[in-house]
Amino acid sequence: MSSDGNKLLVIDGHSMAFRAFYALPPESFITDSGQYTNAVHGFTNMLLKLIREEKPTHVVLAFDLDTPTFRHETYDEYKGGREKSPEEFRGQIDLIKKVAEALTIPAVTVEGYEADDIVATYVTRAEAAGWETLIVSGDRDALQLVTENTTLMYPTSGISKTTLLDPAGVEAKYLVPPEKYPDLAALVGESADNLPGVPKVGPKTAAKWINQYGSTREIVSNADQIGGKVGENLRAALADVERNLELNKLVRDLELPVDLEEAVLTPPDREAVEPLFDALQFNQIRERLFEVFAARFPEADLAAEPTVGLPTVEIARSAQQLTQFLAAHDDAPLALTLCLDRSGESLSSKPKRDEAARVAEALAVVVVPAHDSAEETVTALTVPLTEADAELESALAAWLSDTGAPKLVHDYKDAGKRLAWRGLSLRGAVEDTLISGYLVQPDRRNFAFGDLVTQHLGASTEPGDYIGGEEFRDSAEAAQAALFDEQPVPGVTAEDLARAAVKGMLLHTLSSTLHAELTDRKAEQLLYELEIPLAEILLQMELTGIAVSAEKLQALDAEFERTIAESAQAAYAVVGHEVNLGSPKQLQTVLFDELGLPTQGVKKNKTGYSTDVETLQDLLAKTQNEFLVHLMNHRDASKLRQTVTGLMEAVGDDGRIHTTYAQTVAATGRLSSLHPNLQNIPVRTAAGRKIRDAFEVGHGYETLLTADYSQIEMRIMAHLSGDEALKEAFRAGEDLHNFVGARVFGVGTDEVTPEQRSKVKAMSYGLVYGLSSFGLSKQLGIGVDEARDLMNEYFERFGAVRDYLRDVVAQAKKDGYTSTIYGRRRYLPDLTSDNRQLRQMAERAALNAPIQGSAADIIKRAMIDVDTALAQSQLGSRMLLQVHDELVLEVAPGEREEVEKLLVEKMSSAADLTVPLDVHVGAGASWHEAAH
DNA sequence: CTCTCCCACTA
DNA sequence: CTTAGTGGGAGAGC
Repeated sequence: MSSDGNKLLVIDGHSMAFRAFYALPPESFITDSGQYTNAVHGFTNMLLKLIREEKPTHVVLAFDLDTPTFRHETYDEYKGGREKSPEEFRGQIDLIKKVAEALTIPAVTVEGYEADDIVATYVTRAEAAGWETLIVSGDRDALQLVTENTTLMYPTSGISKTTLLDPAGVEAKYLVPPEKYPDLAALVGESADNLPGVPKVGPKTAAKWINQYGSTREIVSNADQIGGKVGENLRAALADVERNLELNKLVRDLELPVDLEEAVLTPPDREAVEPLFDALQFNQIRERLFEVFAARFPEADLAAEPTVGLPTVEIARSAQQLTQFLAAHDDAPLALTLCLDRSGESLSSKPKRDEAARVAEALAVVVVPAHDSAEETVTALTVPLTEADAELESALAAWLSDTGAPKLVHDYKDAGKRLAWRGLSLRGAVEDTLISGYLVQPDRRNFAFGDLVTQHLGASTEPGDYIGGEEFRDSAEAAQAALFDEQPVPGVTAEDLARAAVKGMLLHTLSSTLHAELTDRKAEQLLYELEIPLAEILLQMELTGIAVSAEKLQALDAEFERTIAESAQAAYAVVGHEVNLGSPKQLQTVLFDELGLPTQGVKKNKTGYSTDVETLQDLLAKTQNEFLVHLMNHRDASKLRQTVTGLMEAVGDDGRIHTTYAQTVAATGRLSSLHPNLQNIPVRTAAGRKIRDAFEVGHGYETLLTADYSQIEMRIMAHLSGDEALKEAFRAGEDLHNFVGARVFGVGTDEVTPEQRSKVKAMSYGLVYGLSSFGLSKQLGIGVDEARDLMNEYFERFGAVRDYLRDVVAQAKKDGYTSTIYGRRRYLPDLTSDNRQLRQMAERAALNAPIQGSAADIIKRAMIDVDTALAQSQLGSRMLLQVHDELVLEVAPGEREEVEKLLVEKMSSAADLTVPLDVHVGAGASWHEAAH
C-alpha cells in the first residue's frame, strides 16, 4: 500500500472512448440536434463506476492529439493503415473532454506525444511518490507500466467487462514480467500500430528467448546463436526489432501541463454539469453522477456556497402585523413565495387521472424584503392562510391584488393560479425569474428556480447551507429550534418555511443578475412590456377556460368508437386474424410479410419499414389493398377519439376546459399549450371539425369570436426582406398564392391553375422553414429537377427573399444568435459546428426563428393591446384562447360589434410593418361556427 | 415503472 | 434532406 493513502486513476482517454463507442449502438444515443453521444455516455458511465468502486484520490485523463508524434517521425508507417474513425464518432472526444472539465478532472494532451506517454509519466511520478495507481487503457503498451503499486485495468469486451492485471497477472498471461513486455512486443510486433515483428515468432517463442537471454537487446546481440527457420527470420528482421524497441518504449519523463497533485479529485462543477448534460440529454446518468460524488464527498455540498444570509422568519398573526411590515418595506419590491400543501401536484406535470380533481393548496405566503449584503439581517414575514382571521386575510388580499405593490416571483402564473384557487388575486408582479431566465436562454429545457440559482448565482437553495448545520438536516426539531421561537404554520414544516424564505432572498439576487444580462442585450422591454403583462392575461385566460358541450363530446366519442370497431373488424377480415392496428411493429409484419405488399421505395425508420400515412397511401395507390383503407380509417378514428377522450377528462366542475399556457418552452418565443393541448385541436377534416364544434360559448355570453392573422409569417418575410414584389402581393390585397403563382409561372393572376397555386404555396411556406429543393420535390411529388427549377424561378421573381434568407444565416453565424423585430434573441451555437447535420439544422433554425419569433411577438403585443382596450372600454367580453396566429374570445351580450372592431384594430396595429397585417374575424356559437 | 420510438395533430 | 410544439400507445429494459 502507498505511504500516504493516495490513489491515482489514470485513463487513456482515446482508447477508452473508442471502446465505449463500439460497445454501445450510436443510433440509440443521439440528441435531438443529431449529435451522437454513445461514446460520451459509455465513457462517463465507466468513469463514474471507477470513481465509485476504486475510490481514487486523484484522477487524470490522457488524450492523443491529431498532430504527428515523435514515433511518426521515426517510422513513417507508424499506426498506418488504420481506418478513419466512423462519422458517428466525430465530436465525441471533445464532448468527453467537456464532461471531464465539468467534473474538474484534467484532460491532458502533450504536443508530439501519445496518451500512453502521458499515462507513463503520471505512473512514474506516482510510483516515485509512493502512491497506488490504477491505469485504465485498452492499449497493450501500458502493460510495461505494471508494478506492485500499479495495476492495469483493460477492457476485455466492450467496456463493461474488464480484467485487472498485477505483475503476476501479466506474467501469467504473457509469460514475461511487465517490464519485459516491450521486449516481447518488439519481437512479436504490434499490428494495431502497424509494427511488423519477426515472422513466425509469437508470444511463446518470444517469451522463451527473453527468459533465456534476459532481454531483446541480448537476443539481438546473440542472434546468430539461434537456429532453425525462426533464427533466420530473426536475423532478417533485426532492423524491425530495433525499431520496435525504440517505438514501444513509453516516455516516462514528459513535461506535463498538470502536476500529479493537481489531479486531485474534487466535487464536480454543478454549473457546468447542468447545461452540458442538458445539451447531451443525459438524465439518468446525471443523477448517478451526483449520487456518486455525494457518496464520495459526503462533507462537501455539491451546490455552491450560499451567497445570502438566512433570514429570520416571523409569522404574521394579525392584520396589524402584516400592514406594519408592508409599510416598513414599501420602498422596494418584495419577493413572494408560497408554501404548498405537500400533497399538492406540480402544475407543470400531467395530473394523475384519479387525482385530477385535487389541486395543490397554498398554505402560507412568505414575503421577503430586499437586502444589500450577505451580512445584513433580513426578516421575512410568513402569512398563514389556513388560520388567518378575516381581517388578516383581507389585509393580505389587498396587498396581493395591489398593482402598485411591486412583487418579485418565480413563475407568476403558477403562484397566481394557486392563490386564485384560494380566492386571492395576485397582481403587481414586476419580476418573474422564470421568464427572465427564459429570455436569457430560450433554448433551455428547465427553468426550475434551483437550477437558475445554481447556474446564474452559483449558489445553493438548500436552507441547511444557510445555517451551515448538519443538525438542521438531521432532525425536524433541530431545524425548528434553529429557526423559530414560535409554533410554525400548521401543515408547513420549519424546513418548508426556511426554504421559502431562502428562495425569497435569492429571488432578489437572481432577479438583479438576470436583469444585468437583459439590460446588456436591451431586452428589458421584452420582459416588462411584453412577457410580464402577457403572463397576467394568460393567467386570466387559464382561470376562465372555455366551455365545451359534454353531450357533443360524448356523442363524438361514441361515433369514433364505432368507426374504430368497424374498421378494425374489416381489417381483420382481410388478413384473417386479429392484429394490433396501433402497433407499427405488428403492422410491418402484416403489410410486408403476410400481405406481401411491395417494399420497393418504402420509407424506412429504425424499426424497419415505415407505416405512416404517406407510406400507406403510396401502397394503396400501387396495390388497391383493402386492408390499407380500413387501417387508415382506424388510424383516423383512433386519433380523433384520443383527442375527444382527452378533452372529456379535462372538463372541470365548471363545465369548461382550462388549458395551461407554457410561456417559457418554445425557443422561438411562441406559447405552447398543455393539459390539455388546445393548440392542436383537429381542423383539416370534417370529422375533426366536429370536435371544434363542441367548444361553445358559455352561459351568459352571446357568442364566440375568432380572429386570426392571415399569412402572418409571409408578411413578416416580406417586411424583413423588403422584397418589393412580395410586398406588392400583400398591398394588392389579392390572394397571395395566386399572385405569387402568376409571377412564377408568368401567367395572369386569374389564370393560375389550382396545381400551380398549390406548388407555390408549398414553396412559400417551405421557404420559412429552410426547405431544400429535395424537400420540395418530396413534398410535391415532383422530380428534384423540376423542384429546383421552381425554386430558381421563384427566387428570380422574389430575389430579395433569397438575399434575406442568406443574410440572416450569415448574420446569425457572426453574432451567434438571431433576433426578432422586438429584439428577442435565440442563440444557436451549432451554427459553427463541424458536424454538418448539426450545422444545417442550426441554419434552418436561424432562418426560421426571426420569422416565427416575430409573429409570436406580434400576437403577444396584440393580446396585451386587446386586453387593455377591453378593460378601458369597460367591456365584459374576454379572451379565452391563443392558437399562435388566432385568438378566441367570448363576447358579452351586446358587445359583438364593438369587440370585433376593437380586435381588428388592435391586432392590425400590433406592429408597424411595411405590409398591412390582415385580420379575419368570425363569430358563432361554437369554435367551429366562429371560424366560418 | 421509465424511457425511447413512432405516429399524428396544430400553426 | 421544412420550423415550432404536445401527446398517446407500443415495446424494451430495469
